[in-house]
Amino acid sequence: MDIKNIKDKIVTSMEMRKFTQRTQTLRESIVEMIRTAIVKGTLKPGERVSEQSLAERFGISRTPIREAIRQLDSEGFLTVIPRRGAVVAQITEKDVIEFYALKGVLEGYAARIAADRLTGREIDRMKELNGLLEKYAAQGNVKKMFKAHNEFHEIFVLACGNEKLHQITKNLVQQFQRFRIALSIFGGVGQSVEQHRKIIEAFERRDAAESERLVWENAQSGGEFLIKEIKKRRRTGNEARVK
Amino acid sequence: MDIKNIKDKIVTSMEMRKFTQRTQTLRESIVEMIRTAIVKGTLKPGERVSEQSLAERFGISRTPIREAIRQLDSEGFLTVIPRRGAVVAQITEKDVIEFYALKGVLEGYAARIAADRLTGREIDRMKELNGLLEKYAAQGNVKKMFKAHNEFHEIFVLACGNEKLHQITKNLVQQFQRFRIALSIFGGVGQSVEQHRKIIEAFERRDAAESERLVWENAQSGGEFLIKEIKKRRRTGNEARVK
DNA sequence: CATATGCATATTGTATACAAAGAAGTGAAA
DNA sequence: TTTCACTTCTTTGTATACAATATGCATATG
Repeated sequence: MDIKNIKDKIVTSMEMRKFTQRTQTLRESIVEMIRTAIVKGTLKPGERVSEQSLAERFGISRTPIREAIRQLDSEGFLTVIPRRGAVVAQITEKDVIEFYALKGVLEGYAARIAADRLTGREIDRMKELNGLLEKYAAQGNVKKMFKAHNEFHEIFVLACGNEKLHQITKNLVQQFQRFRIALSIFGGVGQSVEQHRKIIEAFERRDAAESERLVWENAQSGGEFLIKEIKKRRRTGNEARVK
Repeated sequence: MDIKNIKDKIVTSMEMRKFTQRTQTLRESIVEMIRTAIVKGTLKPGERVSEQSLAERFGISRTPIREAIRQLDSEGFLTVIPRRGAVVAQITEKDVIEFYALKGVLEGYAARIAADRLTGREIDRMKELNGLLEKYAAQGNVKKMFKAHNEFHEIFVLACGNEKLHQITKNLVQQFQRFRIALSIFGGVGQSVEQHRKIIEAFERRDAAESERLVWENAQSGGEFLIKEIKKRRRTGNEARVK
């Protein structure tokens, strides 16, 4: 079977300790580890996640594993079918379209509200992050690139003050991170950096309506790019598959 | 202690069977039961939900109870503090404001998209539901009133075709249902019915922008009404408390 | 009187054992 | 060879037992 396969994919015991130190319960540690593995792409869509193999891997009982799996099901990272186990959630083309629509709507609203609230310091940070985004893209550092990208967006989402909105967008972005990573999109970065620049300018003018429009546009083009990329890879038979 | 108290608040074994029939696992049954109890207000915000008392009440072990509690934590109905147990989630005034802002944004977008998609049948159903809403409000039938209200909104949310959006709004509405019920708001219904009528008219004209604006407005006034009501009751010392 | 400390108790966290449902393999009959 | 029933094995669902932690109270101490 593929149990041994899965075993090697999650994390080492060193990493285990690293997680466990920060968190309170085993369940929380396991949640973080599996989620990280999914986001990083170590665990691939459709792949089975069996309780026993994880329990053996981490040297703990199935109980906290089960709870972690249920939580990740709620968060949309795993799909649990009763009495048949869990698999890493598949993402369809429709999911991608819906995701970017939601991202556009929610971040657009956030931008509109944030336009009057953003401090000079925050805007400066956005400029800095946009520069880093460009730099890391040029260097081909995917991880840092996405980190800069996400922090850029998070700044005005946080500034709008709606914590629930922040939480929802954060979860959405996390779920799609693995696809953006899997597809390693560099092509769209140039366009994105330019769009970000315009967004920053709109924020500096305190132009709420234009900020919203630009953020919406940014999400749309991101979605279109990803869809195009998926179709291209599907034709060429690349593994980064979408159901 | 108050264990006996909690015991009597959830559900009878008859109801237990009713749930169990439809679902697959005990966990799913328990989730539905606790969620229903919270939405109905049988379990009140801040109230403790101990594993053992529920296990005894249902005559099952703690294991499926624990999993249910974790799931309801993810959904926002319970707040779990590690090693200290779960309580029914408190909702603050800030939560109410954030909720209605999100509802306005998401449903507004849904309305904009749905304006071109709604069928005559669906619009007719909305008219019917708006009539029922008025009728049930006059009769003082809270349960049916909210059901009609929610189904009205769900129609265009579904019609927009974004399932993820539907799922998010559904969860949000469910979480706030208990407050709307607890406050038993009838005062706002007249205004709501009138707003719904205008929304329907905009849909009939296929006026996407106006549909969005009206739905947004509807959410806003709903939020304002609820906030006003909360403040009023707080002054009068009513139990329907918000943290 | 206020605060701290230690013990008893209750509750949650985890491990293990068993039950039950699905999946997979085997073999006989058409 | 295909198919269907049966058996076996794997995996999940649930129960129970034990460990670890938090809470409350009583008592001691300043």
